[in-house]
Amino acid sequence: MPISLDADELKRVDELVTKRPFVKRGTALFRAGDKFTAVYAIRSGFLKTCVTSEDGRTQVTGFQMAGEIVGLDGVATDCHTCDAIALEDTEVCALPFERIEEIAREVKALQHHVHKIMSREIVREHGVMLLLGNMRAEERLAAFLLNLVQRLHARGFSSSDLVLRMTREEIGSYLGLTLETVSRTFSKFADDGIITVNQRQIHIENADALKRLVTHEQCH
Amino acid sequence: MPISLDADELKRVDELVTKRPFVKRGTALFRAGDKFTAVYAIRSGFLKTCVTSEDGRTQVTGFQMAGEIVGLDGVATDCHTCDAIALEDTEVCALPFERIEEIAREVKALQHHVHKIMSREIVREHGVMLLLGNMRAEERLAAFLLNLVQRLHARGFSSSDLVLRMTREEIGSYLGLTLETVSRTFSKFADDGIITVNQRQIHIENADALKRLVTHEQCH
DNA sequence: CACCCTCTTTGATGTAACTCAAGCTTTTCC
DNA sequence: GGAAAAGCTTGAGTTACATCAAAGAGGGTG
Repeated sequence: MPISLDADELKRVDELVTKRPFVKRGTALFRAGDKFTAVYAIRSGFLKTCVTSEDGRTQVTGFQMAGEIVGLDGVATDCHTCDAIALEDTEVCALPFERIEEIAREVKALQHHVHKIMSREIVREHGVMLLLGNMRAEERLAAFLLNLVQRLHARGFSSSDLVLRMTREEIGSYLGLTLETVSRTFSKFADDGIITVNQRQIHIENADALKRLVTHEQCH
Repeated sequence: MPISLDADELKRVDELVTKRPFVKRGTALFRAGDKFTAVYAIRSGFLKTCVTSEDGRTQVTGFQMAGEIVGLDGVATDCHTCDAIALEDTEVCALPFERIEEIAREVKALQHHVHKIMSREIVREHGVMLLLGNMRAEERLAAFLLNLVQRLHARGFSSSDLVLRMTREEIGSYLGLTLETVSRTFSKFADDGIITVNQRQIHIENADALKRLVTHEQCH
């Protein structure tokens, strides 16, 4: 919790962590339709969230790593509206939402923190909409890589090396592309010397080139 | 406010409405970069929200009508991250967010209501991501029309007639299409007898056909 | 009323990404 | 350890949508 609480307040937040479930790779932390009771703070591991439409289309809405929160979609209807699937063995803290609200009523800093987390998710999704609505394949993948590596770097990992926890198909679903296009675009970046690809190991050779892809060239 | 509050609580919510600004068509309620102080409840009129990337690409992230809330994106960073532009003369209530938080700490129902509104926005955006990532032009436009008419119907308007407040270009920006494709798709729907189009007046002849477009046919 | 401006429609052409297909690599699991 | 499954790459052909272009329709305003 990146907010300043005094010892007593911290203790109260801490005691609301009732369970610390372990989510095995490939299994669901929760699924669309599940009753919503808690949000989850990821302690370690990696998740994807995805929504599925009536007719079976599926869209990955995000990838979450340690320190991030999943499950806020459930507040609206008291049911989860997306699946949260572990992409590797993952530890989470279940934070019962009623308890959060209870404490937030007394601890101003926690209240505001909850609001910020939800707002940040809204803003993040605005960015994804911009990506899906405006960008071409190369730009999407470049933005995706930069975002991932930036979040990993903030957690103390390398800012040039990363291991993808998701398949090409999952990347494609997130970016609104097919897995073939994702694969081809990785190959293109590799040919251009921007990255080196070894299965799911990515080394970024030229971060500036990636950034230029995302921002500079409008179209060609 | 569609929640049950007692008279005293209602009074407190009411008094937080400090200003009731009037937003002229074509002008901004707020812009990206503006200091965030309040969220806004729309009393009448119609808004669009749009984000702009560094390199000038713009994406309409939503259309808002009476009874809806805009400005929640500002909580995350204390700055708005998108523009809110009136598509027709619009009246709003400014709801200072600090006051909301203050009262929410005391009024449990308001607290939960705020959380629901934010969560609902997250879920709505999941839907848009599904649309942008998975659907073809006809499906997108059909989903768009059905969503608009459903929200209008909930406000007592016809469920078969609607007047678009936005241009083809704005629809296209929202749906990740060009204005030409939007126009062509309207014409196609009209040819198929699904709707009749008269400039911005749309009459839905066959809502089922629209629904079938969105859900049933996966691809062809 | 005539002018301008914005919005819309429609056609012709181009292209980025999809689809289908095949072969290869890596992981999983009995 | 070996078979099967899952994941990845690459090529060839197709297509949905974008782009470019031009003309028509409203709708304010001097």
